[in-house]
Formats: sequence, C-alpha cells, structure tokens
Amino acid sequence: MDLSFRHIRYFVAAAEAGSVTGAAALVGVSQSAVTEAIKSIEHQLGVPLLQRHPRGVSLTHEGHQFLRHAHAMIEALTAAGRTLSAAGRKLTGRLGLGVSPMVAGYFLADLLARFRRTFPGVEVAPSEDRRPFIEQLLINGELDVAILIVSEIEEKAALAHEVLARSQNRLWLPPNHRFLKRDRVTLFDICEEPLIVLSADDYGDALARIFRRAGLSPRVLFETGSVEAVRSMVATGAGIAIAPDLAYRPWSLEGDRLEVRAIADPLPALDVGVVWRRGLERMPAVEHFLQSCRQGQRPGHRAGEVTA
DNA sequence: GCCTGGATTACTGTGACGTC
DNA sequence: GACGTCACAGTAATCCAGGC
Repeated sequence: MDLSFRHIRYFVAAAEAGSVTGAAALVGVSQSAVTEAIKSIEHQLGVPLLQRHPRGVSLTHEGHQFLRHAHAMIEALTAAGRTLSAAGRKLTGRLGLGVSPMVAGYFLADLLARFRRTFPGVEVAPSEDRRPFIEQLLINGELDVAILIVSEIEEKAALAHEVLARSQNRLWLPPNHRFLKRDRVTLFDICEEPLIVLSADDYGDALARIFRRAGLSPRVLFETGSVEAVRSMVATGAGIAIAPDLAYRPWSLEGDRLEVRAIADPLPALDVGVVWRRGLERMPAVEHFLQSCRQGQRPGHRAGEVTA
C-alpha cells in the first residue's frame, strides 16, 4: 500500500466539498490532480469511495468509513507536531470532563484522543450524565469542562460556552418515500406520517417545542434515546424522523439505506459546544482543552461563537 | 513523481422555444 | 398548460506535452 498524506488530504477535501472541482479549489491544485489521487486510493483499497454524479460526488458506504479514518490520520499527524512542543510535554494534572449521552457518541472519542496525544501528562476523567446534572457539577466545581448541546443550557449566568459545531435539523426518510419526490416538505406534511422521535439530550423536548409553536401535533410512533434505533426504524420504513445532521449516516447498522431532505419551515439549528464555569478558562488544563476543541472543528461545522 | 494547462469526450440538468 | 426539442452550462474523466 502506497498512500501518501497528499492522497488523504485530497480525498477528505472531495468528501467535504461534494465535488472534485470544489476539492481542487480547496486544496489549491487542479481537478485532474484530485481525480488521480482519489482513483489511486480506490485502486489500492479495491473499493469505490465516491459515487460520481453529473453534478458532484457523494460518499459510498466504504467512503464514509474511510473518511473517519482519514480524519483520524490527519489529526494524528497534527497532534504529533503539537506533542513535540514544550507545552504538550510539561502540562500535568487532572481534568474532569462531563458529556451528555448523544454528544458522547459523536464527539467524545475524537476529542479525548486528540487531547491525550497532545497532553499525555493530563489525566482526563470523563463522565456521562444528563445535561441539568452536568450543569450543577460544573457550577459546584466537580467537573472542569463539559461537551453539551449548548442551546439547551439553563444556567447561563454561571456557565460560559463556545459553539464547536452547528448542526441543521433535517428529515430522515426511507428510500422510495413519497416525500422524496416533493420539492418541499413542511412540518404540516410531516404530521401526516408516523414519526420516530429521538429523545436523547433534550432533543425530544426541543422537537416538541418546534411542533407546539407551529400549532401542530405529530403522530409519534416511537420515542427512543438511541440514534441507531431511529436510523434502523426509518431505514426499514417504520416511520420518518427529524434529526440533526451530526447524527446522520446514510446506512443503518443492518446496511439499509436512508435518505435525508431539508424541511421547508425554518428550524433552529442544534449547537454542540464546550461549556465551563465562568472564570475557569484561565486554568492551564482547561485553556489547553478549549484550544484542542477548537483545533478539532471540521470545515462546514465551524461555528466559534463564544459566550463568556 | 507530481503537477499544470489544454483539449476532448460523455453525461446530465436547465431554460428557452415552438407546437399541440 | 403539457410536451418535445435544442442549445448551453457544468461536471468528471482521460490524454498529452511539458515543467519542476
């Protein structure tokens, strides 16, 4: 296998730009160079990573899997550089990190891995719990930082936060669903169909508020805290779901396909961010953790809003 | 080995236009 | 208004000559 960092960079750019031409513009090379690099990866792996369309490219199932590894490779290389810095070698101590269930599944592993590579002397103690409890632990000083859905934070006077990723809420549909043929789908339309509700991390409450404000009552078929359960039920045609883009994958665990569509009504985005007790950002371990979080933001998910 | 830039091909989506 | 045709634009892929 003869893959270079260049190959990986070009593939990631194509995945994020959604086109080879766009990727070429992102990395500053010609379109043909990106095409050649991606073909080279596909040839060496023996599987197609991208589906070519007349107006761009999309990731195959294998492409989604490889993209995750590609991100890890890029982050590992970046962290390797930081590890050699004096700050990375010298910093020691303990960091209490709180995280809510849904956020744990999509942010915790990458964040922890990146921080540990850069600051091996800092012992990170992660703990998962419901958001209101984590807020109290932060205020009491039993936790130093937390990764939460920041739009739901109640103790805004005591806690500061920084948005790491803004995720749009969209409609998940089984393949061949009649809504896929429509130009636009509204909340009113969604109420005609059985709805699978994702209840993790206050998401169900936020969804209920959206329907309540619109004066609508959805036909809730099933409520679950498991994103995988939502994915599987939608993919097998049990119902449809509204869920944040951060949780979207085009395949269920069983390998069934699911599609995603925008919702015509304006919906508030889901903001995931790092939260800490006001004034605590001056502590070295917390300060470096915040920097590590910022470096982990991916293109397209950048937000950077600070409320301190 | 990697890249550029140009030419070319194939394909698809879009919009204008004419006809019924 | 519906439908078919056509030109055009945008995209990916390929090939080639040449530069670094």
